[in-house]
Amino acid sequence: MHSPFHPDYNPMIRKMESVFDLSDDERQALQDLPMQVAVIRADQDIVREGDRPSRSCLILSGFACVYKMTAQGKRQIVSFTIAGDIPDLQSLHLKVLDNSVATLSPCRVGFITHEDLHDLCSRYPRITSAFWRETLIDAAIFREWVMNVGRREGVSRMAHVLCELIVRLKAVGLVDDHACDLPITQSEFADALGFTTVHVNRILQQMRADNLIDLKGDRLNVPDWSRLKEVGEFDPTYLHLDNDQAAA
Amino acid sequence: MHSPFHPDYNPMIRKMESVFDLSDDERQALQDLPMQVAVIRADQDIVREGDRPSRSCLILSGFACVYKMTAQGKRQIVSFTIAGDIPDLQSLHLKVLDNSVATLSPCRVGFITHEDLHDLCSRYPRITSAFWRETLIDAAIFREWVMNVGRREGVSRMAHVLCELIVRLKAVGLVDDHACDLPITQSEFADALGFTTVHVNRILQQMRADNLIDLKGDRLNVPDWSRLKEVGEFDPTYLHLDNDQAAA
DNA sequence: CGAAATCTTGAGTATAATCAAAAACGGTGG
DNA sequence: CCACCGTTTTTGATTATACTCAAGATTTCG
Repeated sequence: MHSPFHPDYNPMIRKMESVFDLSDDERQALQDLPMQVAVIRADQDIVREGDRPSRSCLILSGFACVYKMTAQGKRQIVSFTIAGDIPDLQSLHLKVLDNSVATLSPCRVGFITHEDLHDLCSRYPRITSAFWRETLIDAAIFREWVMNVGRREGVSRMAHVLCELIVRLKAVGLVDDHACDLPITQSEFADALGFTTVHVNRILQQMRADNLIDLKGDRLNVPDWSRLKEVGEFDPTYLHLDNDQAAA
Repeated sequence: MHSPFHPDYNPMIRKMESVFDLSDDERQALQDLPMQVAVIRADQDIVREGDRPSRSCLILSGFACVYKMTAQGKRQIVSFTIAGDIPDLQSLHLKVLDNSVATLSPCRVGFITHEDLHDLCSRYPRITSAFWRETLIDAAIFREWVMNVGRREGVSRMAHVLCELIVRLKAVGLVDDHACDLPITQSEFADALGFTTVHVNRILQQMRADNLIDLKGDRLNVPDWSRLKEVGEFDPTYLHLDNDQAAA
């Protein structure tokens, strides 16, 4: 579609086009952006807290996460990242990384130098805006997570994160009929929700018993989407998807 | 200092200059930015979740906060904002606000139209970068708060937020010798930390008993800064202050 | 001085953590 | 195809952190 060479070459461009009307020039410039592609196996750090990277990473496929560690060695995942996301885009303007990014499943990752990104931004102000906007949505997700972890408990907290994942995955075409791949372990959910693995396990059992979710292995199915949204108090406004096909 | 008319007219410019070398043109353009100034009393919403604002607000003096409400009516404060901050700068690129901003103390607030901000950015790309950077630091603070609320408990969680406040206040010159004004109630701390008011009260008593803080009324004094940092596991990297005078 | 807001206290309860071990699963190699 | 290994999930019992409810003390401010 967007690249003459590879049908779904660049999910970032697709994401941008769902909000923005790119001119031919702008689209071409994005497609011409040099990118070093690597395949990275599961559970590997892509970048680490303290790094001073000279490039950013675009997730082309697979699941990754942004996380931080407390001084006591506890991990907190602060967001999940999926195809089309650039989890360390902030390093374009903040020299030192204050978080790490790790794969959760095998990932295809495209590395783009800051130099090339800066060139692109200086030539196309609307692309600057689009990138800026992406980082603002990341911030909105962090805000929502603060509330989720601070003010929701057990089942509700888990339901909310699942709702977010489904809506975001749907926006990039990775959900079929309320079912999707979800290669996230209970221990990883625990690190995202501020729980222990044991507690996540008990929450999931309860949700299965209530027929809220059908989660087995890497596969999630949602039998009753509106009930899951209700339990998770989920309102997708904060994802700023604009084309509301995904928010339904 | 920065304005010929009013000695500390615009703390935003001071903040920017602590990181960036502004040209005379750029500084002048910032000073000429039209701004409607209002004085707002304590505990008032400045903007509300769901608003579609056509301007952003610069906190000139006083304390405010960014907050969200759960469907069940619980409040979560996701960050404190102080002089020099523009807590809703994201509305420049995200049409609908996904959070509210409220005063905690009486505040002087400057409203700047998005039109003027867009003009400024289109004429001065480096100012675009500076604003973008500000929003990226906001995001870094949200990330840190997710970790704080998700993975630290009691005294440690409270200590961390106090450390952040002190370092940020010091960066804008509002700390004298590890003491500062802090017009934040225990109930507001509770909403920021994901605790109840009662629990915050007990935490503060414990911290006072341990001589970690001297907090009475609106005044905070820190007898032993390095111990408070240690208890709160505080590392200021995520604030990206760059001129590290404040981080000491 | 008096009313409202804020802070404090106590007792009982709930949610989630901890620790330890067993069961189930998924992939690998013989 | 099956046995084996490491990972992930599950279970049970106990403990800890934080919540709830309710009331009383103190502070703030008009």
